[in-house]
Amino acid sequence: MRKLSDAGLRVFAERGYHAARVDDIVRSARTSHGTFYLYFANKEDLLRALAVECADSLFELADALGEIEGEFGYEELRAFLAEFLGIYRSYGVVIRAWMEDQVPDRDVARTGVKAYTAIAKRLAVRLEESGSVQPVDAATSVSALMAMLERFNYAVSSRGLGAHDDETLDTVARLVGQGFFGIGVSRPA
Amino acid sequence: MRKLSDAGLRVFAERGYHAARVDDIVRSARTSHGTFYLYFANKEDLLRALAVECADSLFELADALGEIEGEFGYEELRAFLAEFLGIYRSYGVVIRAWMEDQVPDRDVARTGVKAYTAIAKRLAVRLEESGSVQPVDAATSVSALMAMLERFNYAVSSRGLGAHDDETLDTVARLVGQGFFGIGVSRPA
Amino acid sequence: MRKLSDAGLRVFAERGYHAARVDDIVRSARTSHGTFYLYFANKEDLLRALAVECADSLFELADALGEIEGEFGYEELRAFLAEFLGIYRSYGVVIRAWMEDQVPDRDVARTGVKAYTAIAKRLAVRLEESGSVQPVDAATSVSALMAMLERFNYAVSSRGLGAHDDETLDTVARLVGQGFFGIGVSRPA
Amino acid sequence: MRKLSDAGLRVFAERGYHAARVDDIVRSARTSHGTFYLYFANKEDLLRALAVECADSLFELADALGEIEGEFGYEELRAFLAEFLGIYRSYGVVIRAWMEDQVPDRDVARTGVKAYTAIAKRLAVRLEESGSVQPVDAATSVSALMAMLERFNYAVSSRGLGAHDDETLDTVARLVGQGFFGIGVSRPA
DNA sequence: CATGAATGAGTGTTCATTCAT
DNA sequence: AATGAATGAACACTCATTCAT
Repeated sequence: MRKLSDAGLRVFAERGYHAARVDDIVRSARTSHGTFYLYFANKEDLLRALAVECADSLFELADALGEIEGEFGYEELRAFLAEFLGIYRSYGVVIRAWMEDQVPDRDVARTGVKAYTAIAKRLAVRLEESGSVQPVDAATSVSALMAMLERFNYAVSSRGLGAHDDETLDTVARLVGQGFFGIGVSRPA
Repeated sequence: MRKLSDAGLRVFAERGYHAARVDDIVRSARTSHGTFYLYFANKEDLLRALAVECADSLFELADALGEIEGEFGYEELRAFLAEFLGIYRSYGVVIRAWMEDQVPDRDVARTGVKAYTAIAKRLAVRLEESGSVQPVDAATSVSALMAMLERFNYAVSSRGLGAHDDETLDTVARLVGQGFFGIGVSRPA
Repeated sequence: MRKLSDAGLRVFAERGYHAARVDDIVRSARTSHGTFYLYFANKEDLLRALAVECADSLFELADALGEIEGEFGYEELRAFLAEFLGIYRSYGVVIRAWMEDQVPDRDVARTGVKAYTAIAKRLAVRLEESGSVQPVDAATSVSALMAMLERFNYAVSSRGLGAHDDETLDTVARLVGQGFFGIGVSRPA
Repeated sequence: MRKLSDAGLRVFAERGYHAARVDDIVRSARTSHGTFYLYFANKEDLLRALAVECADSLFELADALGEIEGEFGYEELRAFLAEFLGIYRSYGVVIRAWMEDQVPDRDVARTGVKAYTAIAKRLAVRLEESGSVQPVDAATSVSALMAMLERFNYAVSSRGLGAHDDETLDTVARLVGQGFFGIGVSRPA
């Protein structure tokens, strides 16, 4: 039930997965404990469901990345980043929960890693095609890229800096392009 | 008491702060519940104590950064990174706990941010002096740098990749130097 | 919930407030720990609730005292005493707990004192109206009266002397009438 | 050790027997936990020791009551009351602890009751000798007398009314004399 | 004699989960 | 389908008591 998933996302984001009480979620969704357990086996199951939702979004993003025709330059990179950061904005808690060992469920972690890998691969392909990539080491640098995006995005959103405005997006895009892939991007005037 | 702090670090790292049971910590320290509460007011107090320890290490690192004479090039950057990643290796959980909203104590969070800021400032100064810096935007890029180091380091250590060997250190150093500060570093032969 | 209040009264009476275990209360009420904390914030809150119940009974008694028409002689005094001792029989522990400094909650103590004062005032009025009162000192003697009733009643009930039979009631009534208020009461033949 | 007994009396009086912590007593006596258990088997043993002290004082009072030559009138009653209330001031907690079922030790309770009975007997004898006694019922009224003194004294001391001044003593003396024993005492001018 | 760090059984409290309605 | 009162296992924390120094 959407009401509950949304409430879960809200409460997890506010308090963190472990500190979140089923009671908080249920109250936030204006429903009852009974209903919660009608749709989810338990609290962890809600996290799993949210993780799947998140993974789906990431897979979609990966597909979109593969379907772009023509050159993959600064604008495209920037558009991708905006997309990715948006997903992170919604599912940050879930991503962090599965990345860290807060949840014992191995399947959730695996799904997450798979989604991440899908994106990483597509991105690597795209950038290589564009001919401007000179990654220090593919695996390491893509990992570092994702890491930075995740953590940076968290910092930005938690500092209450609000939406990712153009300035921020540009900075990140240039950092990623120049630093990780050697795209000497000066923002097109 | 050292035994307990160490055990806390171990257990927090294994299970995460919230999932960690006082009983686990006590058992890991081969001591009793009573002893735990002799030295710490409660579980959160242990986190606070560890956070202070961590912050001290970071402040020391900041000072060391300020006292380096002469040029601040690749080797110095690499040494700094090794140092920083080492601290993160020990205090990762604590850093993440205070960075995320897992702990209600505002003082802990403030101390952590202060320590981070101290490092960030010194680093910015050092790199500017070295003349090779062309940061996209100082505040943003240093923030991103710290973010990346944190998250990347976490990824590396949690994947069980073990110690930070030379290869990894070099990759990171080059990424940081080239990407964030425009230092065109090719590893000195 | 009545089951829990009653069980609380029972267990507090048996073991005293401090020695009483929530587990005892819960078992005596044939319910669970969870249910206890569903209705009461904590052990002290149960005492508070019982104190309010007790205070209500005392206020009712005070009102009844004010509504008696006609003379207030031996029979009326005796009836009042029977009523008061009955309340004490049920809520003895609570009264003692709030009279002594066993409970940190100042509000509970204040409510109790207020209820006592209400009774004392009405009683003083009634007896003065009856014209036979020559109290040594109003404040002191009413205080002493209540004190005696409380403590005496406790002694009687804890010695297992069972219900307050006619003999006991008569003795107390005569003591109070003669000693405190100078009513030369010879038991009506 | 006197230091510890005194500290025990202080702390028991402040917090009540159950709420009193051995740590409080030890700190109040400026000594250590080890020393406490050198002189007392456990917390209850300290209460026992204090109860014996208290009983001794009461037995002494009983003896003094028996050794008074000549008449036992208002002044003698008043002197006795002052003595009794003084003992209660010091040992109130202990008396209450043994009177109520707060302590499982049956011996303590028995000693206390014995001491009380000793006083009650002597007092009854003295008053009967004085020829002015017409107790309603010996057993009941003496019990009520002790009860009242105890409880009243508590009320007086806990209300912060300070020492038992002449006024209070006179009021109590007249109440007891007139009410319990029919001594028509008007304070000697 | 004196100490106080260490102990662990015991207690209050929480919260995910169930089930009769 | 929906409810929410009831449950009890699990956890944080306390404090009387011990014992090596």
